Amino acid sequence: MTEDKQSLNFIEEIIKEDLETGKHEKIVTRFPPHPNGYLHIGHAKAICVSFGLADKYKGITNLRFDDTNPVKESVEYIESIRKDVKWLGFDWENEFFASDYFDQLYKWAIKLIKERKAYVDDSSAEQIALEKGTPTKPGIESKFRNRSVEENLDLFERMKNGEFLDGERVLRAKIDMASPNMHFRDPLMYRIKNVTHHRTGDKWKIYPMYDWAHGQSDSIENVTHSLCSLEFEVHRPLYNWYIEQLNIYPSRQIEFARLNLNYTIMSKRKLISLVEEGHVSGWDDPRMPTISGLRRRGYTPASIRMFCDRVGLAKRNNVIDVALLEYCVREDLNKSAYRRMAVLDPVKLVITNYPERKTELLTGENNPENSEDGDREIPFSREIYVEREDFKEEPQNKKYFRLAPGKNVRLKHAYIVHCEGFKKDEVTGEVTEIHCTYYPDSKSGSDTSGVKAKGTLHWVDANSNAEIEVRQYDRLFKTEQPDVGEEHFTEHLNENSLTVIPAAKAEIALANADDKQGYQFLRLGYFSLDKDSTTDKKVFNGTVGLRDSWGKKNN
RNA sequence: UGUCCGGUGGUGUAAUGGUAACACAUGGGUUUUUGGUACCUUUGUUGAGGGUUCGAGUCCUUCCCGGACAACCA
Repeated sequence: MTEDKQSLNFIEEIIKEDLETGKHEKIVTRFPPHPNGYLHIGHAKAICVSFGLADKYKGITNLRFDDTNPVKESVEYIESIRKDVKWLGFDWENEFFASDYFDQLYKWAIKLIKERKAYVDDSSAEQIALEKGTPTKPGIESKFRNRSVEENLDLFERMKNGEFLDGERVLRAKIDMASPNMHFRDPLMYRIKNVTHHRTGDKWKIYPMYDWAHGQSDSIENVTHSLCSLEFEVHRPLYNWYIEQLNIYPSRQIEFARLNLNYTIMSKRKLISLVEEGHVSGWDDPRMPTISGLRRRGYTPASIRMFCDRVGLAKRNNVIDVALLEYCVREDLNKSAYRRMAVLDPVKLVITNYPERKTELLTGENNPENSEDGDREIPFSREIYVEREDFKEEPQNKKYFRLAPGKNVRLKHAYIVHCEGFKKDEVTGEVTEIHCTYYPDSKSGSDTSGVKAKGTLHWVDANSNAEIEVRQYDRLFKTEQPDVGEEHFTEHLNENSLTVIPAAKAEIALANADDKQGYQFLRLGYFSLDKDSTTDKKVFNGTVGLRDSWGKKNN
């Protein structure tokens, strides 16, 4: 009974049909990053789409670096891209570079020149822009448009050989200056850049433009479905035009809506400026929407893949609620994170009827969702720390279950305590110590006391613990769409996006925390070990808080 | 006053001429030694008009709204 036909998205429909009709035996997709920045969550969607579809339909995916503009590219970016794609859990069939095809592209350009479909233009960038017209006004033809084939060939070769300065000449396709599609108004194919390329060195002084390189690269690789974002929709006729003129393998470009997330930005240019202007500590700042930032924040590959799967695939512009991303990481981490206790804002609690010099080792499971993860030991003694927030002198709310004079609470994995009183600093009004008695027969797992406690608190032993630094993050921007509107996007930055807690108390087991393991600090949220940790002091990044159905209603 | 692409709850995505559904978010509840998890549950949706049809979110048409396109970027 596999009657449940799961609905396919529009690209899956196309692929399915192409496979069924025999148009393709096997699909080939590609992920073509421009190595001029770090990958972000928007790229993650593109990666999941191209790699994911190839996986689903038993095809292959190439990783192709679109390195046609050496001015903006760097090896650092190439390496980060490889790392991020792998980390997300994908593997490419081939690794290519657009620069692998520079020779072929050059030959094809000569072919077009000979067929009078391309020409060298000596006009300045300004002149060309001027003659291009506007979307509503046709352009006019360049005075260099009708040079002889011989002159074009000669000039083009000399362009290649470096006889001219940057910007002095370009090669253009000869199409239609009056076309309603701006990209048909004699698009540039090559421009001169006297710079060293990270892979081809000084071999080339001319570099192909995106439109002239991309479709041909797809075609050379026999890419069947070239999936890209909506903004390239207007490029598709040109993509097809080049392929038709060259009479080469007809790759098909299909566009889908890119991912947008609220409370953040996705523009590479703007992300670069956040890094360069020091608004964040780097590309991998845990507040960044970059893959490396999310990784450092404690997001798992599975959670990001789940997210990309759930946002869907369509052609309409969208803004995804970041709450969905947070949901996905909680969903994943809940199953795998080790539970630990840490107190971020400690206040001392003294159990007055507990023996002074005694320490017990209690047992707590690493993960209640998976008993195979085993247990860890937790020291417990007369003095412990609890969260300042978990004590109230005079609770107002009838449903308050935590510590207050006269109330019982369960200490997780330990005993039920009864609050007898507290000390406070008369000057500041700050509670300095909470006094409790415990019920000796209420020990976790063997409770025979019959005492009831509605609330359960996390705590840390005062004698034996690890001091840790905790970095808590909030959204980087205060507004849902920081790059929409009049103001500069940096004006929407949330100045409270980072809170450092230099000396939190953690249970001793966290002294041996592992950066490959996610942690849940009980009742607080998920945390992961940061690379800034030293052997003396561990640093933890707050990945995401626990869902909190109490805090929201009660401020 | 151009061309192209879109418009379904708050946010996304489905419904492929036949009862508008799913997830997140939101509100309520059950269970609980995490106010977590799990489970149950509430609210709320086809941009507007006209047409075709027994029947329209879906097809046709007019309009409205949103986005993309005028880098020697990709």
